Amino acid sequence: MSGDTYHHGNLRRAIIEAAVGAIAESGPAAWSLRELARRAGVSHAAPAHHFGDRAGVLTAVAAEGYTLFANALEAAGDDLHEVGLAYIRFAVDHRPYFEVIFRPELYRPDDPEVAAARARADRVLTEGVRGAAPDRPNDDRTAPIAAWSIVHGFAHLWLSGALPARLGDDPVAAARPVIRHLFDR
Amino acid sequence: MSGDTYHHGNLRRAIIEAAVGAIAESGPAAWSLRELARRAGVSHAAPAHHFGDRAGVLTAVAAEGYTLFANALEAAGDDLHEVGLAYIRFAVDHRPYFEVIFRPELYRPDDPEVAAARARADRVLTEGVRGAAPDRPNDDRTAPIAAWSIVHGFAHLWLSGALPARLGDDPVAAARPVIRHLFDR
DNA sequence: GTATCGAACTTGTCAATGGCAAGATAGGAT
DNA sequence: ATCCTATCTTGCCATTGACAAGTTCGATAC
Repeated sequence: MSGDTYHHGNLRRAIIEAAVGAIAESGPAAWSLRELARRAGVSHAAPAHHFGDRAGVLTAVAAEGYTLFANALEAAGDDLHEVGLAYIRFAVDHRPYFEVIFRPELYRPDDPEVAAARARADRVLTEGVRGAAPDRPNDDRTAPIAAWSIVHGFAHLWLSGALPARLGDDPVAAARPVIRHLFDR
Repeated sequence: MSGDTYHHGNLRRAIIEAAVGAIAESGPAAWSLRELARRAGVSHAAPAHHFGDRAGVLTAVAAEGYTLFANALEAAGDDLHEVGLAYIRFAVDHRPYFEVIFRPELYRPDDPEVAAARARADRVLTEGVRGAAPDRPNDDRTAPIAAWSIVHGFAHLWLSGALPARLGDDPVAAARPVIRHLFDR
């Protein structure tokens, strides 16, 4: 064991998990550092030691979120539909992470860990989807953007509750016929 | 004149404009009621009289935002491309409003004025785009959702700075070839 | 085994904030 | 001239983010 069992055990991890939980409950803004400290059972200033300030906590959440996101996208394989559905599945299953990573004003986007994980995700989204529009010239680089846009838009609209209720309660199933409009012809 | 020129003149309006300005500068969360009061040159508790609390201010912003949004969409006519481009144009030109209305956890979505304006916008987005997929059955109601998703996704990604810089600095021009993937065949 | 070191955490403090209560002001109705 | 009511102010309190200074305790050296 390295420094795993200190005063608290693993406070850094506990704070991140408390933050993710709080964000899941009421969004990326409706929590306080002191609340995270209370959830972790430590003093009100303990989080500052590990993260500095609020943005520090959110930077850690963004770094972890982008890593999980990149993993999920890479694991989806080469099929564009599958990547798109994985995108939406991640947004729904890991909502707090998804909500944070696309709001860079909340954290420090220049953080090395964040930037690296984001680059991984970007690669899948802007390059990894060759064959997006098989009947179009391969150098049409707007096709990946179109695919990214439609799945991102669906996911974000779904999470915000803007979509009509008739779509049911399974976002991935609901998204399938929607994103099919883009590529299956 | 009704109650237009009271102590302040039109504090309600001034507070809303101050809020929109503050949101434009640093997002829907990075401002305080007291800052709005200072901007309007009134005491720290004046906003509470008109709006109750923070959510009250944001509810007023959402109501005004949804109204402007519905106006913009309705004014775009029947052509689907034009509606889509108007959507993106609104998101960019009225960013603070756009950022608020799709974050219902920030305000009171049940507010009558908000609900009415939102219904107007929803009508254009989920019904008003007949002919979306001319070669598909008219009862395919996922087509409007696809159109909504792609323009919403593009707009949101653009605003969050997630899209590659090579797309240039004119979001409407950049969006044109992207959303063309969906309908022009 | 004990002295030292440094990271992990606590305690104390301050200005700023949201929200509430009570008071002051002034325009409009009678 | 008087009352009435919406508008706005003053005063207050619990909470918060951030910082400074102090304390605990595991690890390392000898």
